[in-house]
Amino acid sequence: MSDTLYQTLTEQTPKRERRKESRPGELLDAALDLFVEKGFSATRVEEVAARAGVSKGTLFLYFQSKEDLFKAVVRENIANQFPGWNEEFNTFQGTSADMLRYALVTWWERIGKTRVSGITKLVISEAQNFPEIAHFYEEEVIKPGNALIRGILERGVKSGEFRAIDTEQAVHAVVAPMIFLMMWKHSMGACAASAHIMDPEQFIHMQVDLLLFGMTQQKHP
Amino acid sequence: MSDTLYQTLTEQTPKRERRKESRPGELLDAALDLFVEKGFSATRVEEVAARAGVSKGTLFLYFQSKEDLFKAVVRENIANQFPGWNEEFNTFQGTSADMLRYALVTWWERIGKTRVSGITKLVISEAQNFPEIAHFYEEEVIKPGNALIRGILERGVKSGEFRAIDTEQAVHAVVAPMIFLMMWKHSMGACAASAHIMDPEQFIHMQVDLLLFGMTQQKHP
DNA sequence: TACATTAATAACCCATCAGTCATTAACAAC
DNA sequence: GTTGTTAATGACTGATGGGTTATTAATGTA
Repeated sequence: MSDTLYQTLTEQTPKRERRKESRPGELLDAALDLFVEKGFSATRVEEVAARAGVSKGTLFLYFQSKEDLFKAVVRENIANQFPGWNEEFNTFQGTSADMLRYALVTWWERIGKTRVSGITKLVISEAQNFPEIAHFYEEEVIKPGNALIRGILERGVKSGEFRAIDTEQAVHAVVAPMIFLMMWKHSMGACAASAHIMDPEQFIHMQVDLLLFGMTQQKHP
Repeated sequence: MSDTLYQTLTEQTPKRERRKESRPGELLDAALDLFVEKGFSATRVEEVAARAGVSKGTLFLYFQSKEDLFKAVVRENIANQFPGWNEEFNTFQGTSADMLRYALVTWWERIGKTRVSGITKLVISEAQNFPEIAHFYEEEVIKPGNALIRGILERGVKSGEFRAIDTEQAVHAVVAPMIFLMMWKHSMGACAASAHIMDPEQFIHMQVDLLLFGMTQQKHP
């Protein structure tokens, strides 16, 4: 019985599969898992390759470097989404208060509660040691993201719904608790005893209530 | 001319100095610098030793391991301060709104704007990979810190100054922007082009205003 | 079946680093 | 001076990991 015939009878797949089309996607998926779990520096490219079912050499066939692999992960999972999100918010019908709440809730639905939030945490964690990644992330994620939130606030100020706050500064006030929440989920929240204490949805709604009405007012005056 | 006489004439200090008392402090100071600059994992103990003017072997004479060194840095710079801070807030005179603002402003003065804030950033960044450190930090820093803030909020609710918010949750709303600010300072703020955009003092006062009055109210109704 | 193309591999290179230990030298006591 | 104690050293170990390259094997074509 020849080797090839034996293979045909017992297993369909040969030891080496040539699947040029699907390798990049599988590598990106494995990389997202591991980057989120361990961070950029602590993730071993060989482990990414192994999880994708290929050897380390194959990974470097599709991505020039570890950093290049990471950028591809960011583009695939975040940066490419902004056109769709911008479209959605440009056509939003409703009050700006509703719009702000909707933005934070969907931010959590689409990013925060998925593994993708680990990317944000990773970048902020390791920006010091990888300035090139920090710069890339600022251009492709932070700036578009801030612009989206600023749009909501300006809409509310223009309509008279919000008082004449400095929207440039207020963007940070809106974004800060969301980023904190994503960071927490992937750091202390993942190992600390107090993990269960912070419920994300509850936290977000409290943030919106505070942003809109503060602590000293009745909620709907 | 004997060696010792020559030394006495040309340089006061011999090649090896025996200064058992001051080594730990000098090592802790050097370690704080480097941990803040590079993070826990990326900091090389040999570099810490070099900055303190000793060899790597000497460092391990005073600290059992890199992790032990880090814990000593945290205790020296943060954990040991809580008794004094608690005393200060237990005897505070004034409204709870003033007390909250004072707490955040002094938090920034004493921790945020100093290099110590880098420790908080570091722990949150690397908690995943070093669960023992995460647990240690939660017990010795986070729990005492949250308790201090919760005390302020409960004081305000009890006096009727604040509405009957869930103080356990509200603590997170107060703490989140401060932690975000410290993280930002030591990550994107340190390298990104948008570093100058976020002014810490301005950010904190806006946070307090939002916490107290929200965006929909005039500030002092 | 023979051959050309190229996807995939695995051994290899070179550099890094936490922690150890035998050796050395500073200092005090006499 | 001499000697005992111990603070300080630096060479060493053992393990690691990003990236390269010569080699191998899967697949299409004739």
